[in-house]
Amino acid sequence: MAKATAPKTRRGIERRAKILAAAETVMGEQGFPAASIADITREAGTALGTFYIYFSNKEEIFRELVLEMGKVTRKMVAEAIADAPDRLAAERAGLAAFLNFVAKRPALYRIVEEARFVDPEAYQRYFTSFGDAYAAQLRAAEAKGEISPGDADIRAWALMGMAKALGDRYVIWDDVPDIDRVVNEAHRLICRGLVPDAAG
Amino acid sequence: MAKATAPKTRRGIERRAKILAAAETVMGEQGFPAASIADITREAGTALGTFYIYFSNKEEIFRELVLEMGKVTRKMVAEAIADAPDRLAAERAGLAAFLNFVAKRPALYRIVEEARFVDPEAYQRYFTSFGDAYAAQLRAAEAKGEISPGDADIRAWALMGMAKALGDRYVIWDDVPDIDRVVNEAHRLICRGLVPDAAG
DNA sequence: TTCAAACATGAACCGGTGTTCATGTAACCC
DNA sequence: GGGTTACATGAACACCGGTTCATGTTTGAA
Repeated sequence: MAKATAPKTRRGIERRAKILAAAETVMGEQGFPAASIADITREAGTALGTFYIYFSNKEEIFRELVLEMGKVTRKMVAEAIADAPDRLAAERAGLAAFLNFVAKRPALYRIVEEARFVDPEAYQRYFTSFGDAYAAQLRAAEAKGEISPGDADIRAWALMGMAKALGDRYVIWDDVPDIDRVVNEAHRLICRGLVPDAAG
Repeated sequence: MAKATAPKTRRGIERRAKILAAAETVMGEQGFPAASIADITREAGTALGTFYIYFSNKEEIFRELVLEMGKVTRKMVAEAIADAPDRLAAERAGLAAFLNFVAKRPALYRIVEEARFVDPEAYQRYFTSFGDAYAAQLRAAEAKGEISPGDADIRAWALMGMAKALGDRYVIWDDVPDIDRVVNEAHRLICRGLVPDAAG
């Protein structure tokens, strides 16, 4: 396994980026096992051997994709909730942003989920870092009295799980997803839970 | 691809069952791509070729595992919530049962999740049938006034997602999971959501 | 006991793919 | 413009695993 070194010329930087983008496309469509290096380099318009100039093996490029997507997703959600007036509004905005992200880049979403099997550590890191940030926000909101007290970590994971499942069912599997409706209904559940109103 | 026919003798029935059980073990541990037919037949104590007497190919046995587990899981949850006095109690019992099931049979849980990539249709059927049953229960509870009104399907999927995420984080990834604590906290979220108490 | 159908075996077949390498070409610095 | 480093190429290598098949053994009904 040769050590892939970082590119040092403009051409090298471009080639590496092209191969990474091709891997995102091919692995996102076909999945990790079915995506061959030959497929990836063909999509990138380079020779097979070029791959090994920039990446030491197939799993390394996959891990880099997962890492990159972690950054993209966190940044996207952070921006989406940046000017929410309070935590409950942030929950709505974050969920909406996530579902729209899944709709726009299903390949990325697939790659992250596949990491559970291809590179469990990367998968765990991805969600742990997301969950930690989420829980910190919940703690801050609790301190401000914007939400009720409770275990922030458990809540964070529960809410992430909700978002993932809704993304599967109502974005990935639906032909014409009505994201707003899903967000509205889910947000009511997040805010008030299942108990009937005292008035009812 | 030869057509694998159903076994007709006692020996045949036993062999087939042994191979299926071996597949559950090996695929649950190593995952679908890494689990070779040779691994499976070795674990089953049979010759390689015997596999193809009972299953036409590797994906077929995987699909059968997913199907079988769908039945097991649904039955298990149904029994767990059978004598819950109302829907909110059923939510607690069902979540606890699911998390304990994940703790007891992590290999089965892994196989179901891997079906997302190996056999997407089987995966979708698994969760759709689960989700349909869940939603029906929520509708019945809503009619009885046990829970607030809302879209039962969306709620069902949101709640399934919560359970899955909590299973990942607090059962699969934790060394010494404290399932009761997770159930308690999650149940409060399910019941009351995040909004602060009116009294607070 | 007999015999046809069912089952068991594992070596061989077959296609595929991750990785390497010897040979060549382009980029950049002095 | 010469030379060193960086990069590009694709055929060849090495290995692996799903599937088949010809040959044998067991089963169970008559």
